[in-house]
Amino acid sequence: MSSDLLSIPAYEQYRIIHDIYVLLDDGDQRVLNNFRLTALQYGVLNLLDADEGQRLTTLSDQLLCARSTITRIIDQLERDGLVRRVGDAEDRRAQRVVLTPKGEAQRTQVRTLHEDSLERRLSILSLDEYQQLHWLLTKLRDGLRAQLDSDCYKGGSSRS
Amino acid sequence: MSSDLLSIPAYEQYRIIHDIYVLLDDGDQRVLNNFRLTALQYGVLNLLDADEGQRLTTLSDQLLCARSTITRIIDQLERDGLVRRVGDAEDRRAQRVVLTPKGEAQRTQVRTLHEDSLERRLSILSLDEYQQLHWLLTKLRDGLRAQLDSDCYKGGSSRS
DNA sequence: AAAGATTGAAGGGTCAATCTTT
DNA sequence: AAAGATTGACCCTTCAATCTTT
Repeated sequence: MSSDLLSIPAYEQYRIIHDIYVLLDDGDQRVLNNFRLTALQYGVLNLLDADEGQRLTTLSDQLLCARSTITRIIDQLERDGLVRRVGDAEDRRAQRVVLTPKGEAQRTQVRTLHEDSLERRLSILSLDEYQQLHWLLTKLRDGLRAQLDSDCYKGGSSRS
Repeated sequence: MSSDLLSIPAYEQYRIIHDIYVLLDDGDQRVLNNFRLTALQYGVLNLLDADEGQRLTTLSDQLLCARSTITRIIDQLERDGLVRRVGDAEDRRAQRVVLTPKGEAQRTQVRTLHEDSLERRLSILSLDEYQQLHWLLTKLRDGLRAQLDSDCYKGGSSRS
């Protein structure tokens, strides 16, 4: 598929995905600003649970950010009473993070507004197109994830 | 398309797009790190030209970032000898930014590596799927852009 | 030695205020 | 008054170094 005359340049494809992300992100920020939440803080809240705790390492892996970033985000969320650190009984190095009742309520409220906003924004596409897009994107995502550790880039990784 | 049983929740759709962006962005950073460039700096270089200058305002509009951010990015790029500020003859408030020969060479080199990297990463999809995706994403992007000024969000805009 | 987590220093980006020109 | 651009203060994120536990 690379050098076909009919093919779209990879750069243009990338540019579109990038534009969409920037546009969606801009809309997200408008929603999240009302709760004084950053995208990452919201991302953390969404991965958490009231019952089973998540390790900080797991969170940073899923959100592709540095370990120290998660530490500081949990610091803030804990200060705001939204989450709680619980020492892991089996491994005393690890901390498990759980949602407090307040955190759970907050997340539900934010998620509702966020989903409403998305529903409106994504209604650009028809149901058919929407489902097609979903299928294509899922395949792309899974493929990209599989590439993650294949080191197919120039130079080394930037993650700790 | 909203409350169909067959429909995919908007949040899940968003989550996938978000994941893809994070994955692509992570790959980009690995490429750009070799040149000590951030995504925004690269974005600016890509919008510039050796002949016709761009206003800083135009750049910040296209990249959806704050005016002051562009000012500082141009400061850095100018310090590195990649771009040059040229006072606008017709409007003495404005500055026009152009690529220096060094900047043009640098951009060509980065863009080549970036495109190669993208080519490899996006080869997950077949040509057919790739073209379909392109069509869907273009429609989505154009729609999102059209929404930009419709203020269909709770609360005010975050952009200056 | 390796993994989970945390801290200090530094860079990137934004907001609000300011200056100049229109 | 409004638009283009810049500066200072502040927040978010990352890197490198460190501590504890495995």
